[in-house]
Amino acid sequence: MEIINTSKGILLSHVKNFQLEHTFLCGQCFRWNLIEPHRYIGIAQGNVLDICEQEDGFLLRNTSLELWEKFWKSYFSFDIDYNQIKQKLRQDAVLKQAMQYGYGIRILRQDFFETIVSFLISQSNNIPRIKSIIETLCRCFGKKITYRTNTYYTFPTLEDMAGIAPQDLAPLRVGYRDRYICQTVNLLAENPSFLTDIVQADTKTAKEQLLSLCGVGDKVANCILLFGLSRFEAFPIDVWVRRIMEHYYFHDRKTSLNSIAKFAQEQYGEYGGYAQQYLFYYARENAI
DNA sequence: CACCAGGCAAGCC
DNA sequence: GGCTTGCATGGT
Repeated sequence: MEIINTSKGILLSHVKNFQLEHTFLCGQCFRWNLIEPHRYIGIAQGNVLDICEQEDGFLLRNTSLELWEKFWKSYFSFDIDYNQIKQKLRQDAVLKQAMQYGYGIRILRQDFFETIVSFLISQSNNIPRIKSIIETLCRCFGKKITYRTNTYYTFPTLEDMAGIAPQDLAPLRVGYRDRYICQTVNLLAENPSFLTDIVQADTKTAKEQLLSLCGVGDKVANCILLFGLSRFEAFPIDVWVRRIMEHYYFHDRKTSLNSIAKFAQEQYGEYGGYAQQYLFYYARENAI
């Protein structure tokens, strides 16, 4: 990959294993929006980024080389060798097919707190509605940022949300999830070391701690580990992943989540999270 | 009208 | 331990 500072913005050229649709539409993130073909605007860690995929590479507007090095490079996981990951996963015929479809997926390193709240909202919900609820959450509790005369909102921090009650979330229309969000936010606000301890902990301990949060079960805990803590071995099993796994590996027979999880651990090991994302995107886009 | 969506907690046995 | 049920909301 090469980086050039141009008058229009930063240009990343000769980039492999990256495609905006694959990365932004694979269900891991909720704050990237299509503004024109192959061009997205997203908000992360208080920054608005305007990113466009064109013939000569990826054009990044509203950022700087400094901010790229300091934040976006890691956010987009450009320290990870996807060739090696794919080479390993290609040994599995199903993954080979799924990766041909979603070859440009990269797992983003998202904010820990944002991931917790986002995936509390995600449960038993659909992606367009999750995005809409999170947008309202940011309007209600986040901070304003302006880019090109448009107003954007940051995802609220723990401090922004501390002390909220279920009725404060009424505009979001999150239903029964309101108490999950309030209880979790207030517990985190009252226990400042809870999050920092998890960041330091090994994955097994981190998962146990996450499961102690109200509204966090096995699936949401694995999403938080994968997307918010960069524990790339985590394998969240939702209805789509369950369906595609049962279809390709279990002869279309109804299979328990434990059996699927055990199989995934043995089949993909430390690459479970990547496998899961390729499978999820493939299953959803092809309605398997 | 029923059924589904990146599931979970609580209540059974 | 594992299995079932109720749950808010909005879309098809």
